[in-house]
Amino acid sequence: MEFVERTVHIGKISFPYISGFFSFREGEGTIRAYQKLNHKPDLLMINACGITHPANAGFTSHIGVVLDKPTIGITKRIFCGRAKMPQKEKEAQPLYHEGTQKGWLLKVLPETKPIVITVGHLTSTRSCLDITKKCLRGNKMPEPLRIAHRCAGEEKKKRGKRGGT
DNA sequence: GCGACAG
DNA sequence: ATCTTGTCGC
Repeated sequence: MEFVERTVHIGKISFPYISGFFSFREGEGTIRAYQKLNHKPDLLMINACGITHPANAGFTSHIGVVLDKPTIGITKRIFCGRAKMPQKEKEAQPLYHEGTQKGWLLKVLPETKPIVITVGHLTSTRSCLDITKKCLRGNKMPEPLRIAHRCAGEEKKKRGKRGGT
């Protein structure tokens, strides 16, 4: 895995942040940034939940359907579902929602809270965990999200106080 | 009724 | 997300 390309979309937000309705706020900007890519990825890793959602389709699932691409959702805390708390480093516990497993809680680092891995679109619980593990590079968050988050921060700094990430 | 609530 | 003191590891 190596960095290939990054694109940025700057625009006015047209919908407030409402838990459960993330797509309305972040959808357009995400799609536009995606459209600017010269090299389309095989899979998208997104900082939002997938099927562990009240409607069984969070932002990560939504983007996957719109772009017809596999997606994996990574969040810092559980939105929907329940799981045992993994204790040991690299330990993963299944995340259940409405009776079935829809993701994982992965203890990436020994002294930080586990990350939440949620199935997005065209991926399985198994592939979500495998792929996420392969994207770890010694930090809590998988490398694609770390880079994207840092990129957003730099862009924001460059342009002054505006928008969210 | 109260608290919690992806980013 | 944003704000923010002190602490810890590389």
